[in-house]
Amino acid sequence: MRIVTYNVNGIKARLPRLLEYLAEEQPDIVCLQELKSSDDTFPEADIRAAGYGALWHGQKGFNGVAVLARGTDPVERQRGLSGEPEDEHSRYLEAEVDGLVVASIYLPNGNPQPGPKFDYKLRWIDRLRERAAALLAEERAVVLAGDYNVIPNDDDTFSVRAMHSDALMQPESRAGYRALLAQGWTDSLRTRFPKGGIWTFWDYQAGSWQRDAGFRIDHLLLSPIAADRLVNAGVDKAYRGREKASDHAPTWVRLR
DNA sequence: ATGGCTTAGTTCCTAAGA
Repeated sequence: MRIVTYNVNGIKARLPRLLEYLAEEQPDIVCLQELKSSDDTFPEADIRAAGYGALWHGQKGFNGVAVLARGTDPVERQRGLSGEPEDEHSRYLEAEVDGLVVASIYLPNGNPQPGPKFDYKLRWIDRLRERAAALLAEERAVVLAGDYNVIPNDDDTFSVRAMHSDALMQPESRAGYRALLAQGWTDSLRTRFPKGGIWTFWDYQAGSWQRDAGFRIDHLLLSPIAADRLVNAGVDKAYRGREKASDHAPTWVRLR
């Protein structure tokens, strides 16, 4: 089965691309981020017509995550992370599909840093790590899929120099991500491409796509039981080059 | 040192993204 994470950068603007992707690739599970849509404007009918059941956690204007499942309805397990009751950002949605636990994650960007947005990002990573530990304790097949807004290593970006002051690759951001992995999660793209040089995002600005100036921030983390089933992982890069594309490309893992 | 693009909402500008 193939599980995809795809930051669509606006589900309304991206609906034609998304439906195209579902029809052409027929992924089994798709975790979406940056819906930029409130709950009542999520295009449920179009997605159902494409053959997918859906759960979504929307928010007007920005954020918003969803889980799609081909031929079945994902069963909700949790929306949002505990630990900060006043936090109203829609950034976490966890579901069960065919015995697999999947979470769609949209980790805060954190720019500019230093500042309150960066502090929020670091606190959010800590809260995610708490939830991730509880999931590992269940000893099940789990996939944490999403836009982590963390460039894990220097070889995960086209330019360390261009990005050095960005929240995406600050030592604190990387330490939070590393601590998550250290719980026992497998970074599936890193396993498949240990030398780096694989991008999942290309900025709209400064001809980044044309120059292949990207970085890797969309990740699929596997619990040990899921990692035992890992067959392959990759990026559907061609979708970044289509008309009216998202600035992220669909990123996927195939499990037995 | 800055802006570049794109999307959405409070639209003919501003905020947010990364």
